[in-house]
Amino acid sequence: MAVHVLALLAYKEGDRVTSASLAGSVNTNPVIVRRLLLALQKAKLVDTCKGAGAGSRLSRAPRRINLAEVYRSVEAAAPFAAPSRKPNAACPVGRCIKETLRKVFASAENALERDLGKTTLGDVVAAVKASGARRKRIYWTRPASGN
Amino acid sequence: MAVHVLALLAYKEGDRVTSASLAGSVNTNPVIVRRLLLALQKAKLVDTCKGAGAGSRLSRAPRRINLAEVYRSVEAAAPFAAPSRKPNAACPVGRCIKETLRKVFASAENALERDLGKTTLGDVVAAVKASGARRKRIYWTRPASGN
DNA sequence: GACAATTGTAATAATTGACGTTACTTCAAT
DNA sequence: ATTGAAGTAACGTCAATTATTACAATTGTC
Repeated sequence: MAVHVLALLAYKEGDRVTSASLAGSVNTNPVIVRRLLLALQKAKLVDTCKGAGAGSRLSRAPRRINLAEVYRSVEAAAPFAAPSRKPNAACPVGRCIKETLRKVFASAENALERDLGKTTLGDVVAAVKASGARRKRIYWTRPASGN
Repeated sequence: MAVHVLALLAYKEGDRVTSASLAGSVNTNPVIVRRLLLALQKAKLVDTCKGAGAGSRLSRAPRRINLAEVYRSVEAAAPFAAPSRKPNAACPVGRCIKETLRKVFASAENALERDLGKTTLGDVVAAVKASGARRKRIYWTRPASGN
């Protein structure tokens, strides 16, 4: 969902967008969006103003925001690890497997983020715009003016 | 948890182990383990027998099983994607962002699996054994029968 | 300054998915 | 036939996410 919201913000280049408007697009509740925006603010990805006529916008150009940053800003805890279940202490495997796996998972998550880092928000928006253009051309034979 | 169970099976090289025994080590319920074993059976990672004196064992040598296979066998759905929330169809971004992100996430998951694939169950068991030996050399003068 | 728009935040459901429990059936070795 | 164990269904529990409502705090506009 984070990427969706950020893509919307990138779409309206620089304009401030309200949480209610974003929520409408994502089809969810404004409060959910606001909570998400709090995380994105902490990561310095968006810039939000309070008060009348307020809203949020990206704090950097879309090309300067990659998806690894987005992932990190939103994903609080590690996706793996933490089986939550403490294993039987009398089992030799259970005792040390968690530590063993921690390293493996850390490496895997690193690989994941390295790959996500290769895509920027700009790439995502470009793909979306291209897809939208393709689709519009079919129905709207007349080249639309800028919308 | 899947890795834990498989590591246990690797630990008892080739011996069949009952779900109750595995459950004791993982500190959970036998049924949970059996459900997990069903997934591992489908992935041809374990070989389970029914009836008296039955149980499960690895169907391959630990060195021939890598964690990417384990991940795939257990992780039914993609970890990302599926925002479960269908976006507002009237929003140009919402309409095509899912397809756009699908590719990005597929690539990321691929990177993840490539990294997991570099570690085998054999590696995990070796690490566990090394750690156990370090820690327990005092108490384990003789390899005990039970666990 | 009053007003209206909008975020921040808390309190509290509702939903979902993983895990757990019980119980019963089916299977295979002895 | 008996027995130990997996397969499986039905249901309960619990934690995390998502949703909803409500209200205070903030800021631009008149």
